[in-house]
Amino acid sequence: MDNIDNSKESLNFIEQIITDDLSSGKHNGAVLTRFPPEPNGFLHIGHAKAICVNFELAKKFGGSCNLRFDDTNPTTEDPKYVEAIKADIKWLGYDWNEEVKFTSEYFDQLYLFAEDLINKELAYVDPSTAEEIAEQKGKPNIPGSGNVYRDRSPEENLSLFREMRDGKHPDGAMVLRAKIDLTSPNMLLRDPLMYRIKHAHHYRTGDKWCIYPMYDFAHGQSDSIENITHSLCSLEFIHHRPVYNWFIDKLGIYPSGQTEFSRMNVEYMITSKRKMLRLIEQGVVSGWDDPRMPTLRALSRKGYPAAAIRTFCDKVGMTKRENLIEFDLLESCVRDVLNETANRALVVEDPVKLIITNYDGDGEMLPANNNDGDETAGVREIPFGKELWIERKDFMEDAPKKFYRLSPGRDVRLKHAYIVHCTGFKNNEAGELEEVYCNYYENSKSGHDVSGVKPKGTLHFVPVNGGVPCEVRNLSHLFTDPAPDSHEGKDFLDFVDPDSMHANAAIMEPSLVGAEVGKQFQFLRKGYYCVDPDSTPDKMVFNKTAGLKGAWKPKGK
RNA sequence: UGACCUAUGGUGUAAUUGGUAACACAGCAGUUUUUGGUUCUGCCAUUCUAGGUUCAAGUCCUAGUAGGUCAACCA
Repeated sequence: MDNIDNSKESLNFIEQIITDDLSSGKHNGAVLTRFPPEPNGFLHIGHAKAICVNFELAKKFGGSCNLRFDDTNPTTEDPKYVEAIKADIKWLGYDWNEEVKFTSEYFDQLYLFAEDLINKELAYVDPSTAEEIAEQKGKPNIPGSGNVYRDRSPEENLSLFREMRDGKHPDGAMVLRAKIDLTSPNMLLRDPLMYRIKHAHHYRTGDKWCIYPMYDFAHGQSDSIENITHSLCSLEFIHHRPVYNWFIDKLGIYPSGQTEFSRMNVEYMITSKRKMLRLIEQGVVSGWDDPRMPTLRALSRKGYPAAAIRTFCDKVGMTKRENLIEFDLLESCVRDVLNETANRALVVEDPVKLIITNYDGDGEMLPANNNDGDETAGVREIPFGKELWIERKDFMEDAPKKFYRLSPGRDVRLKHAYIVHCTGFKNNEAGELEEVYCNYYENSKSGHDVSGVKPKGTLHFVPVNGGVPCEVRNLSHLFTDPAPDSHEGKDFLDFVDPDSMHANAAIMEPSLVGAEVGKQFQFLRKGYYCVDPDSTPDKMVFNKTAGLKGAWKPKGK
């Protein structure tokens, strides 16, 4: 009916590559991507980008995505991470093609590949020490120098390599190297290591091997073995691509192709494994799932919906440029989801007592929409009473005209309840506000308001009779600087904000009792909150997920 | 004394492949609203610099400049 052409949706550079490959018939129309984590840590927001990219691209082009654990270093890897990573990927909303893959499943094949290259005189055993090898490689601007072991015969190399495999040599005694080009301007092409000796127990292959392939000799071939069509990785692997291609070419195996894109950096977040570990070790955070951490489990605990992280990764886009994404974009995605899905609730955090002098209906129950913007969210009942808790900052003795809250002589609506007129207040000896007094308009009940009074503001409240104590954890950025690890000569820990988590006692409406862990709510006028696993039957604990946008602030604050 | 990658508003991405800078977030102003939320509207860049080709350049050429990356028996 309309002729608007929406088909010109622009493709990012990788989609363009895939589209081109598809039309040239490069992989017979197949699209198979993969997400290849090393099981040595928990997934974080940066991984989320890689996961979304690989799974979404596969989905978009009718292909699928493998999950492969890149487990070639038995001394740093652990099966507990395999399970954690699988769980986090599922939480994010993705499911992998067929069963989970492991690079360690290909150790036999990889070994055969190595012998093949030895036989082709393209690999040799080198007994040089790590230092000697580093020296041979030269410097980026100085070509590497000759190596006497390069010219060993295939027979000799084969027998030495087998001795390595058979455990005849200690760790570090020798390595297998690819014979490529010691003078290449690309350091990685200066005869890269293929295998090293590691007498270590592997969590999957046990003690079968005492030699393990290096990343460069495992990754490309693993892609190839799985018939991965598009191997996507971050920019720092760009110099590895020639190595990747060299092995595939010399081995004559399935031509998987690598494309690099820039990793996503987010303000106030640090994703280096070592640095995250330091935060934990120094006790800055309580663990990998501390809601201030950038790990997926932490973000989930903080209340971030998986869908929000997905749209975030999508909105961030896809290029080869360095980037630092504003934290606001992430929060905006979170609010977008939560605004629609989170039920509203009334919680008062810094209470002061409001007494409705002319009200006598204590115990009255009032219907309250769970989400004014969504009728299907249903209705709950909230208690009302003569004495209520309201937020301390919702009253001001000498208020500016723009203050749409309580002040002597002003009217305000109590959400879901009545309009009240402020008649006075009382301070304690210290001069602090202790009680606020009001009269209510009997005919102003929500839904039946015939009072004709039109107050500017609406307040939330919890009745003294019926309110339930709880804990609210207000979280802010872990760092005082958006890029704490970008300052020369300064440690990122120097930017830790010691005050990034505030646990406050609060009072909540009774309907929140027993809310399930992980459930998100919007505390009206306050923000989005999520039930923390630390909650007990006696005391609910909530993490602040995100505040609402642009709250009015009195001058000077 | 090298090689590679990148350069568009505050941020992140677009621009039908040479046709007159678009979207989102943030910000500001206004609208709607029984959440100072939501909604909706408006405003906010001549594309790193300097030359050049062209009727026309963010897109092409040349020379610069800036940022990033590359040597671990890590991935």
